[in-house]
Amino acid sequence: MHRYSIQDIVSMNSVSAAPLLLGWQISRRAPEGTVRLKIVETEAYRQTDPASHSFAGITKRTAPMFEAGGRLYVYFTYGMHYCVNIVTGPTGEGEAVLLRAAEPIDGIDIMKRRRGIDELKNLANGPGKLAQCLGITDTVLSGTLLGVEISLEAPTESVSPSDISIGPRVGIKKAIEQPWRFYLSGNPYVSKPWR
DNA sequence: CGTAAGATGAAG
DNA sequence: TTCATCTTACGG
Repeated sequence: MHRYSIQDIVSMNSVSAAPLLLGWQISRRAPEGTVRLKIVETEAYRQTDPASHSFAGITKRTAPMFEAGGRLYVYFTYGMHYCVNIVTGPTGEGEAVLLRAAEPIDGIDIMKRRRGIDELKNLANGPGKLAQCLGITDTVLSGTLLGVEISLEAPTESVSPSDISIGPRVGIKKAIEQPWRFYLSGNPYVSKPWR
């Protein structure tokens, strides 16, 4: 079975990249220690997609989505939450993969402290929660390259297509018919397993 | 300028 | 189901 490098994946369009990012680990070092989580749920957003921030074209906020794949796109929403995306595709295409949920691996005490809760399964089972676990409390990392503050590491065990469930995206009102949400079947850290 | 909506989360 | 909370984008 072929294994893709992270460069391979982020150069693809977001719909192709989103399922391939499942099982990858996202990490961040901090003075207090390193946190690491396994990505278990993703969603693809594309420029031609009415539900995407890039649909209206380049703005100050969405500019990173139009960069070459391999950067972060971080946005603020609902007056209180930050969400993390991996930008994909070539320069000029407004594409990104939203990281919706992850399984805590390392630095669990740090993440519990950042989240203010104790239950493992509620630590990062949602995009805002995932950002909190990574210590993201503003948008300064938006547009930065992977591998600087935030890094991705290859899956420790391979993910096969049969492990992946596909469905409609969460929390949007436009283009809900697009099956661009991907998650690991049966994984307890997925945000909304039933959809 | 004024304002409505939003890729959410937590509590009731 | 409701509400907290505020940036962004768009209309005037």
